[in-house]
Amino acid sequence: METREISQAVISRLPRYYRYLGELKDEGIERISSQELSERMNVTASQIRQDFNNFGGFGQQGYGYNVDYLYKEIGKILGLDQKHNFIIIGAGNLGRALGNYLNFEKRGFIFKGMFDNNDEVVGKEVRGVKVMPMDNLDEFIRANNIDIVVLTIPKNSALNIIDNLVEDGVKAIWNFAHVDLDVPEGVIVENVHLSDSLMKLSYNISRYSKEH
Amino acid sequence: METREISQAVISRLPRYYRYLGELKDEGIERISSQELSERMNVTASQIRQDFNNFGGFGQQGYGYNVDYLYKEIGKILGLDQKHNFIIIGAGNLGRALGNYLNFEKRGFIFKGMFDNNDEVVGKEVRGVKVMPMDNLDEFIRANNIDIVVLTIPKNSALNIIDNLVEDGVKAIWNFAHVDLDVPEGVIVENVHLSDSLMKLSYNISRYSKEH
DNA sequence: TAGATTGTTAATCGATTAACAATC
DNA sequence: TAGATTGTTAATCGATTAACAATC
Repeated sequence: METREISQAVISRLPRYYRYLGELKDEGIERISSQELSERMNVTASQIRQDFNNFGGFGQQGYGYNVDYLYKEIGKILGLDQKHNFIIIGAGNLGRALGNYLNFEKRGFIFKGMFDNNDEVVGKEVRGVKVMPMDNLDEFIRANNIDIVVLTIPKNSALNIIDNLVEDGVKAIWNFAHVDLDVPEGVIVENVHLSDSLMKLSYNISRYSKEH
Repeated sequence: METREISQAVISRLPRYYRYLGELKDEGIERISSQELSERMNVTASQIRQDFNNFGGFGQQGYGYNVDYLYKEIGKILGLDQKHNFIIIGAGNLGRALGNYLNFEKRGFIFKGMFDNNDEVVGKEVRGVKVMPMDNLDEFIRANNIDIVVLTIPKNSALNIIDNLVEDGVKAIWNFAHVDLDVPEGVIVENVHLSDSLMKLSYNISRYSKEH
C-alpha cells in the first residue's frame, strides 16, 4: 500500500494525541470536537484537523470525533497493534530502569533479553529476564527474531557494536548513548539524548534569569 | 541585557553543536569552517552560520571558527558555566539511574537530595546522597536553594506535587512523568516522555515495513 | 594581494493557521 | 431543516537554504 510521506512534526504529535485520547476514554467521554480537544491540549483546532487528515478522515461533520474509535485508529497508525521482540544492551542503572519500568508490553514490545559485558551483572535477573554475556549477542538476536535493540551503553561501546547489530538484521535502535549512530537507510534510530535535554533546560533557565 | 527571542528549533540544535565541538577539541582540531562542520554533522553550512549568528559572530572571514573558543561560547550560551542545585523526586529505578548516571556535575548541576515516599528506600544512598521522606521536601527545597527538580514519579504523584514545588520557588522541572505539567509562566518544564519516544520508534518501524 | 570563508540579505520551502464550502 | 463541525483549500508565518558582498 502506498503511503504518503508524513512529516516528522506530525508524527511527533501523535503520541501526545494518543495520550490525551486515552485520558478522555478513561473519563468516559464518548465524543469530542477538534475545538474542545484543542483547548485541552493547548494547540489549534486547525492543526488537530490537519494532522488527523494526513491519515484520512476520522471524524464526522456536525458531530466531531468518536474518542474510542480515534484512539484505536491512532494506536494502529503508531503500530501499537504489532508485536516486536526487543533486547536491552547495557544492564547498568538506566538499562535496568527501562527493563523494569516501561509499559512495553502494553505497546506490543516484548522484552526478550538483556546483555552486558560486566561479569558482576551477568546472570542476574531483571523482570524475569536473565542478563547474558555479550558473546551470545549475535546468535541470540538471530535466533529470537529481535527487531529492536535498546542501547544503554557508553558512546564508544555503541559505536563498536552498531554494525554488528545491523548485520544481525535489527530493524530499529532506541539509542540512549550520547552519540549519533550511522546506520544504513531503512534501519530506524530513535535517539534519547538525556544530556541534550538537560542542556536545553539549562539554557532556558539562564535565558529566563537574564530577562528578569 | 536585552536578549532577542531565539527559536526553540535553534536551541534544540545547540547541545548537538556542543557535543561535536567537544569531540573536535578532543581530536586536537583547532579551527573548523562551517563547510567542514556541516559535512561531519549532516546539516547545511548555511544553517550552522545562521544558528551561530543568532548569538553574534563567533567566526572570522577567511579563517572559520576557532574550535576551543566556539565550544566555550556555546557552553556559556547554554548556561553550563552556572551552578544549580537539584534534587530528584522518586527513588525508583529511573530516579536512581539518573542520580548515578549523568555527568551532572560537569554541566554545573549539583545533586543535593533525593526523595521518595516508600519507606523501603528512605535512608538508602545514591552517590552519597541520602533518600529522604517526602515530608521533608518543602522545607529542604527552601533551605537548600534548590533550583531544579527532577521528577521520576508516576503521573498522578507529579500532578499532586507540582503546585507545591512552584510555591517553594523551584525554577525548573525536568519531567519524566507521562503527563503535561501546568506551571505559571517563568517556570521551565523540560519533558522527557520516554513513552512518546518509543511510539515514534514504533510508527517508523511500521511505516518502513509497509513501504517495503 | 588573492583566496577563503564568514555574516547577512534574499529566495525558497514547509508547516501552521484561517477560512469556508461540504455534509452529517 | 438548521446548526455544528469536519475536511480541505488558501493565506500566513517561520524556518531553512541559497547567494553574495564584506572582510580577514
